[in-house]
Amino acid sequence: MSSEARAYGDPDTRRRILLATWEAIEEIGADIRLRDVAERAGVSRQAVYLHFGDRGNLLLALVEFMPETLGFPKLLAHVFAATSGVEMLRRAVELHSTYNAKIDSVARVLEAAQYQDPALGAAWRERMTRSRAAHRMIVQRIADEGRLADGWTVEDAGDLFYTVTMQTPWRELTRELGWSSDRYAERMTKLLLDSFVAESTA
Amino acid sequence: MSSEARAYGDPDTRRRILLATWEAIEEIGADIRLRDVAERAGVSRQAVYLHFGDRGNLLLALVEFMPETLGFPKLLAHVFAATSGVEMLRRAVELHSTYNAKIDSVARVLEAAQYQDPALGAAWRERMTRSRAAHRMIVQRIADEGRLADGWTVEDAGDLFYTVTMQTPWRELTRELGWSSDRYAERMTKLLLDSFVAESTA
DNA sequence: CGCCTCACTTGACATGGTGTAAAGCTACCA
DNA sequence: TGGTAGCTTTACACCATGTCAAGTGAGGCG
Repeated sequence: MSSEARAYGDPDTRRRILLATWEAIEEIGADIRLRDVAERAGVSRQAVYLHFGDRGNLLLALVEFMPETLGFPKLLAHVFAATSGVEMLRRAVELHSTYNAKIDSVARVLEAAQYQDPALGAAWRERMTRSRAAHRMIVQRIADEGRLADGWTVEDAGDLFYTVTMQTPWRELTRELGWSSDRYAERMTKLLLDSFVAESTA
Repeated sequence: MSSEARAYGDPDTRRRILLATWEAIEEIGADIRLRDVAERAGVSRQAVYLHFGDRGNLLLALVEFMPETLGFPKLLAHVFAATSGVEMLRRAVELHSTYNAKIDSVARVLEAAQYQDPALGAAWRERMTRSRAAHRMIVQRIADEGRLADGWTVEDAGDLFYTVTMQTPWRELTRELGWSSDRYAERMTKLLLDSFVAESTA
């Protein structure tokens, strides 16, 4: 489902187009024209179509490209390298507080486009599914350590953890209400730990 | 900012167009054509333009129309009629769990369009600002009753309450992860009360 | 050296939704 | 009888998407 039949062209050009798309979205927003992308990449509009087929596929490629470029796997590994479930949760929220900021412009576009382009929607959903699983693993770890508070199942707490740390609440708090990254991380962590962890050390 | 210079046409036709728009969005999604709306309303495509000017204004009108139609003021009044802050919070989350379901399709479209149409964005923001204020008032009430847990300010807890109960987390939990309304209300309430309320009676 | 192919560019064009313009039609009202 | 409000019908300009076909230019190969 990820790297399907490396289709066409110079990988370097492909990369330049993806970077240009990213840039264009950051500057212009959701209504970028492929002309804008092409101009920024220094290629013709048709080159974009030769590489990606259509707009949907371009955004689709961006879904893979961004985490790679931002070194997401390493950042995630740091979360899972923590020595306790509680510390994993702390690190996960911290990761959200910085990573969400980097992908926000693009995430906006993708969130909007997912319902119009089925392939894009599927890719976005897959990303969400992985994220959900990661959050649940952290809660599982807390439970394994005997620290999950009475009244919570791993599934319920995991799903809540996953959803309240989604892009939209983060965006509202930091972009619209002016919360800093640190404030977001600290307050959100407190909310979750207060409820999830028995005899909280928050 | 709300009812500006009742411009044109039969209010009943206007209403039919709005209902048709709503319907069309529920069935088709974000990429409704104004032709679809007109057909459903039983009017010509131009009638839509005569009444609303353009697509953005049509959606703008829908932002006002939906809460009116759904009797939102009354529902909100019930929340504020509660005898304690904690009970207000409970009722507010319950309200989210049912009301969000009714407006979800349209909310999706509006969320996406707010960044493209400035007027629409402003209207949406205003709606969010009022929502934030209402959530804060509830936390204020809890604080006034001396029940706000140490470590929380009214502002921080209010903003978190407001953001974690937004449409997107609700949508993910109920639409994608299959949570029922009751489960949403109960679990979300627990999360918030566990953290916000001293000597929780959750 | 000539040839071929890959990775593009250039220019033209069909498609489809948005928004505007203009003329006509009809019911109601004075 | 005339006028006006509230539409309909038809036509059209605009613009982004996506497709098509022909051309160009650099590298590799025999």
